[in-house]
Amino acid sequence: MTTYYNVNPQFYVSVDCIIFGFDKGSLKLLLLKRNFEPAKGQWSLMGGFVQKNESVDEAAQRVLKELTGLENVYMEQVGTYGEIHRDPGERVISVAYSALININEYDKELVARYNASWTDMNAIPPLIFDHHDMVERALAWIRKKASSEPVGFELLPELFTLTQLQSLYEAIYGKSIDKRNFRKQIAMMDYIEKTDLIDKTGSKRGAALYRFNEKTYRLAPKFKL
Amino acid sequence: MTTYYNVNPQFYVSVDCIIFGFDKGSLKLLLLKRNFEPAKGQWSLMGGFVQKNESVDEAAQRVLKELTGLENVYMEQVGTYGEIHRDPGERVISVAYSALININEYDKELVARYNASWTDMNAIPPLIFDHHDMVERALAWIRKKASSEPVGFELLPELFTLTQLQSLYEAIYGKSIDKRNFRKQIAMMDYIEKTDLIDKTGSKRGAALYRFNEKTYRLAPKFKL
DNA sequence: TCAAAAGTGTTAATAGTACACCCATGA
DNA sequence: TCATGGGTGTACTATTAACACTTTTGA
Repeated sequence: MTTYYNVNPQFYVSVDCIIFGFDKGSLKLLLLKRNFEPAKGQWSLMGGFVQKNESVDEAAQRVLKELTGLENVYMEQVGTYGEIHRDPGERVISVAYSALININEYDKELVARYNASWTDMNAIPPLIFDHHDMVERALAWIRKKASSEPVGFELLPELFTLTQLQSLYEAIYGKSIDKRNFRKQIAMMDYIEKTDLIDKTGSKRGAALYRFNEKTYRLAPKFKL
Repeated sequence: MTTYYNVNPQFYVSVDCIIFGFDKGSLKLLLLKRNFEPAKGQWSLMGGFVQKNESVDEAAQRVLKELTGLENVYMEQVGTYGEIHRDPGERVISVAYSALININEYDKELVARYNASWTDMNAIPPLIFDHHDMVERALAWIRKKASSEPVGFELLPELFTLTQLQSLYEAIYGKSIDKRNFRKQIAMMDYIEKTDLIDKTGSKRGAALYRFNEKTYRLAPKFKL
């Protein structure tokens, strides 16, 4: 029987993850040097096919977990890629997601198994298909997003120094920021709380550790950096 | 034979269009009172299924043309909706697109055939499925977009008065704007060119008509309203 | 004792906001 | 002549940007 639906074609739908991390003053992406077919030996984003028992967003979370072991990660759609021949093997429509993770907290065994590694944002190798477009879009996305919403904290440990936070923003925007002006801004955000803990790893003197208080933020969600 | 691809399921993929227009001081959406199944008699966005011979973006342009007769319309993805049961009939993954059109230039016969009509943005009726979420997202999108890029002109005739332009921005932001401050901003944008034509339809005195010069804009693409 | 990162205020420039009256015209 | 929308400038406020030295401490 012909229905409203079945006169139409169906497609494979995949998700691809642009996984951001931050380490030693630079933004990094977790990329796969594919040790599996197709396109074995080439660089790509982590991806996977949407299955029948999951929503597209859930597929993205699952695929991210397959690679990193992490759950409940901050992820957001950055675009859907639907060119007919974007995947030369078969027609696949792919939804790209940005993910922000703390670079110190992921499953290194899984990552090794997939042959994945962290690549500096400023030295991305050639990627398969349209993955480079996805990365470009994700970069534009994170620059906009980080300026207007407090998502940067997803990339840092729960406790962080102001120097780390500033360094993160410098990496995202690709330019240096005045330390005093930056700290003045932060001081006005009462949801960025100073703890009485000191980080001694970054300097001899030690730097105060701060934390982002999400509950306080939600009471008056204003953010601008 | 089992391949990398065919162990995975396939899905219907659709596009849905949030079609913006501007008339008499308010933002409007072109919505369908469906005169076809499924969900006949209910309100929905204009949509359609992606076909094999077109990209997803092309499908959106085609579907928009089916309803309005317009081609090369400014459209942008606002999100992909992939919940399992979002369409109670069958599983359909839908990509939502915002479209900005000049409300004076569309094919009224086609629109009548689909039983579509312009609805004030502030009086959206209940919509099928997750179409209301799509509309919400499109509204958030247009507010952000219009503030940082000169997309508003897509909603106006090629020649427009400053009062019309201001009225458009007031509708988008849902608040009134000071006339002198607004015109001061516009005066600084040299790609908004005053013509020597006068519009006499809006007032007895007549108002100068302006046009947006895209080439000039591209030389120094700065915009903020 | 010195190298290295932490921490701290003031001033100038810029951008944004508030506000009220005259103008030209057709009815 | 008057009602209607078109057009214009200035003063105040808020935000942003520029800028340099002192502190602490482990090596």
